[in-house]
Amino acid sequence: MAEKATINDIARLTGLSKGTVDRVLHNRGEVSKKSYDKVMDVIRELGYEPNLYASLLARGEQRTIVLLFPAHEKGSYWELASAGEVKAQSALKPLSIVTRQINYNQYSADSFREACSIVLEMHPDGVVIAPMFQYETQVFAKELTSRSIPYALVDTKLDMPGYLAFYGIPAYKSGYLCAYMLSEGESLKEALIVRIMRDKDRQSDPTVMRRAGFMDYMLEHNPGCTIRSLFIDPSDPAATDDALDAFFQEFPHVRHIVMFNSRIHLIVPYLERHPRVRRVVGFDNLSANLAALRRGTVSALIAQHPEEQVFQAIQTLADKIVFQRQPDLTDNYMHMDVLLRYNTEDY
Amino acid sequence: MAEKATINDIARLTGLSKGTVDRVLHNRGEVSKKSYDKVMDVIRELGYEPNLYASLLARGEQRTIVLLFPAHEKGSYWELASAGEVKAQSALKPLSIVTRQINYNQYSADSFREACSIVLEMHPDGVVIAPMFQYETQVFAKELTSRSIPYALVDTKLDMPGYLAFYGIPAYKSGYLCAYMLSEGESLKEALIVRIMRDKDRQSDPTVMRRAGFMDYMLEHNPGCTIRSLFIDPSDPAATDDALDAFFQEFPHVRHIVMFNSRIHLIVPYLERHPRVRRVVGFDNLSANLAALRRGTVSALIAQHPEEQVFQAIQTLADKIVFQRQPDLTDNYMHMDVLLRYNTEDY
DNA sequence: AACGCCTCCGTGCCCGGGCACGAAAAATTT
DNA sequence: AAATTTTTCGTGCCCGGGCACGGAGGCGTT
Repeated sequence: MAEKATINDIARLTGLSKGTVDRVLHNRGEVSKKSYDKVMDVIRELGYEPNLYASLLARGEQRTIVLLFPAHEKGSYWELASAGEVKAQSALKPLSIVTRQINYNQYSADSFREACSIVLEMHPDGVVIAPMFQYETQVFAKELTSRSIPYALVDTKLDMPGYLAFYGIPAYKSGYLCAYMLSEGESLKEALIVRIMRDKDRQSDPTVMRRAGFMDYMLEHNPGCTIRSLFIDPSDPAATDDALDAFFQEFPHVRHIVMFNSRIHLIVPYLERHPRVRRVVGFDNLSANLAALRRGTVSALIAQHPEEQVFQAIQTLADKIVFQRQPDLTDNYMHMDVLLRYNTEDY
Repeated sequence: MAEKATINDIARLTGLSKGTVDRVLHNRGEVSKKSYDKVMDVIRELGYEPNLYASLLARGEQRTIVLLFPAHEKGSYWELASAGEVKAQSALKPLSIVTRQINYNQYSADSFREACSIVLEMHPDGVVIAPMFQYETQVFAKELTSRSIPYALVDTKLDMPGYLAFYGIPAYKSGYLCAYMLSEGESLKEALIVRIMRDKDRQSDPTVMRRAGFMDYMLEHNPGCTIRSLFIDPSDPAATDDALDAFFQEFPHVRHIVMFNSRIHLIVPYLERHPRVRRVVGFDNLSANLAALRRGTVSALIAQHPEEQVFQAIQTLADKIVFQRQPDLTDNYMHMDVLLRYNTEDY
């Protein structure tokens, strides 16, 4: 009973033909206002939903969603994120949707611009952007909008009107939480923030917001704490070691370290050779980070499930592309997980 | 290019008609051996795969997945789990799959058996079981298998051959983690486990495994710690208060409390009236638990995302039912999240 | 009045496969 | 050899929607 309504039912009930109903359904124009309204009324009344199979069968073509990500090596944050693409691929195969990834150099706006034009040439049906450059991304987004290609943002939410959805964690709060984990149960006198040299150049960076959240927590709960910074070069382990050595020579009493990017693992070798700190808190479940967590060198990690973010973003786009479904929320702040020594294994 | 072969291509190449090809494809008989072989040869040669959309469209029926869950009230653990059903429902609507939930009394094997027969009468295409009774579930599972109805398990993994997939967290490890969070950074002399009276009767219970993991951690890291138990009645808040009162009269130095079920919130009112403990650790993100966490009464919660478990289980079944797709993994241990005061908001 | 041009709409075929029905071919029976 | 049964097969319509094409009707122009 209660058979699902079809396009023919609507045609019959409105006294129009299915061609017209179809035009209404796809906003393809060439329909008078009167007919349009009549069709819409009946659609609402019947709660009509198109039959996915019939639709897919009739259309038959393949849709493409392109991911615009920073280039990444093995074991990096963006590789984690790419796991979400794989997961989405298998879920979307039955919908004849394929995904492709285009990469850019996260330290070069030029390379980003170049990647953007490659994406456009592919005539994608949807784009997932992990943005790094505010201005360039805005330009690109405008271009996508003008071609009415929907796009979603992951990781960093730039000021950008017109995106279909954003998936990421609340950066400020994650910094706040980070400070709580670093200091909970003790009263800190000193703490160290380790930063990546090149990151200073970037125009946009969630680590900035994290730092702000961190600072605010400390101000509220450990106002007497002195917070120092140290810059390291990710491509030069020896120099990193030296820098840390020099730092601890000067400030031997520091026992608490944080990093707001995903690369806490860079300082792990040093810490394991010179065990002196009490708590080390970092971000993201890179395998190198997890290993350090299991060994106890790192006390806690805040994980943001990049693969989930990407998966969801792709799903949302697919929903939009295939079913013209608008997502309920545009800004989806996902949960931050706290990883401790004994809950890392199932990652 | 490399268009996918259709049933018509095969018909053409074999010189037979698509009716015959169809009979071969479905082993529906009424085909001579010669024709059968010819068709099979061409199928293999072309690597023919039927178009699922066309097939589903032509067949057109609705599939049903039934969830067999304990009955639950507002704000309970199984209500959280049911959120996964809602999520799955909207995702599966386009695949013409509906879900229905059948509930049983989690303290009565009889009611479980009854619920099982109701499920069977519904002629489901797949079943998700949240099992409580080892033996009865095995009987039911055997029945499902004999009718070749696939089923998935969530929450508790019983010893049960033939299930399509299991989704849950590793219970033993979660207890281990729980102990770590309760004691990390201090050396405990005493701790209290609060338990639910009726739970003693149940034949199977992840809380048993959790307790084991907890005990082992304590044995390894706090061997001198005395661990006491207290049973409370969930339906009688006044008695709970009294029990706690009596307990602390007798053991005034206990400062650490755990509960291995989802109902840590039951002791929160008492704790807030008599603030005396240092750390309180519980399970699951029930809203009452989260509220207590935010107020600081509860120190940490281990959350297992029941809604995700259920969602995934349903998805896996749907994949099997619609696309005959076998899942990669049968045992899916999901991540346990640690919830602290400052990462609860996005739940 | 004849013509052209829009706007709006209906018709009909297609997508790939499922399946009922009936006909042709082969095998048996008389 | 004719009649009957059984086996094997082809035809044609259906599922629900997408979409190209062309036609009807309204409007304005010459």
